[in-house]
Amino acid sequence: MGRKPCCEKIGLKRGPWTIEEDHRLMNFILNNGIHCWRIVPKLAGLLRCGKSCRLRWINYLRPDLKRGGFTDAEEDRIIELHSQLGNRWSKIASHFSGRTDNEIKNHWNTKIKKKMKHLGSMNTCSTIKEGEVKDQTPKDDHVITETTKTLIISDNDDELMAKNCKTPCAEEVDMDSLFETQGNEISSSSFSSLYSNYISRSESSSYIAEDSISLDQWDLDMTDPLVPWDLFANLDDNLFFL
DNA sequence: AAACTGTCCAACCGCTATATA
DNA sequence: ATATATAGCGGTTGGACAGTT
Repeated sequence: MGRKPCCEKIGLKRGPWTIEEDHRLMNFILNNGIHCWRIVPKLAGLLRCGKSCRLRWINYLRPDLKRGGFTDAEEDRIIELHSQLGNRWSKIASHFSGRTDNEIKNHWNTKIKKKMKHLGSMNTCSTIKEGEVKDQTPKDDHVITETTKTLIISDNDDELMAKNCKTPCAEEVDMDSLFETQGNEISSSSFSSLYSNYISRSESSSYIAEDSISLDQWDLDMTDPLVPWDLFANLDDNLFFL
C-alpha cells in the first residue's frame, strides 16, 4: 500500500514560509479553527499541503507558543523526562506548556547532548592516569552531570534509551551502594531516583551487561563550571507574538 | 575580504496509529 | 475485515548564520 508524500503533488510550495503565508494560515485558523488539515490550505488560499500547514502551525504559529531559550529548570526537566521516556519527544513536550516536540528535540540534540558529552569527557580525562589510558578510560557513554546528578548515556544514548534497545550497552550499577562503598559524598535524592528510572527502563528492554563500570573511573568533582544557560532564560517570550 | 567550518533550527521525509467508509 | 485517508511522531536534512583561519 504505502502513501505518497503529500507534497509531491505538482504545484505545491515547499521550503521556508513567507510572512504572507503565515498570516493567511494564522488568520484562517484563528477564524475557523482546525477541522481537517487537508482542506486548510485550500480554504486559506495556500499552495501548501495540509501536513506542511499543520507543522507550521504547531511549531511556529500557535499563539500559546513560548519562544526563547530554555531555562535551567526546563532543561533539567527535559533531562529527567528523557531518562524516563527516551526519545518520545511529543510525550516530553506534553509536560511543558508552550514548547513543541520539535523544539525540545532540537534542543536536546544540539545543546544538552553536547553538554553531557563535554562534561563526561572532562570527568573522564581528569581521572586517567598516564600510561593507563586504554584500561582506565570509561566507556564514554557513561557520564555524570552536575546539573542532574543522573547517569546519562551520552554517545549512544538514543539507542540505549530506545524502547527496543538491542545493543549491548553497559552494566547496571547500583549507584547508591556504590557511593556508600566508594565513600563519595553525593547525596542527591534526585540522582538516585533518576538513576532508578534508567535502570527500570533498561530492565524492561533487552539490556545486556557488557562491561563493568566503577566510580573509580570518574572524577566526581561537582564543582566543574557549567555553561550559564540561564543567560538564555529571559528572552522576551512575546518577541514573536505581539 | 574571502574561504572554510561548525552550529542551529525550520522544514521535510517516511513511518505508524487511528479513523472512517 | 479491508482499504484508504489523515493525523501525528521521530529522524534527518539543508540553508542561514556566526565564528575562525
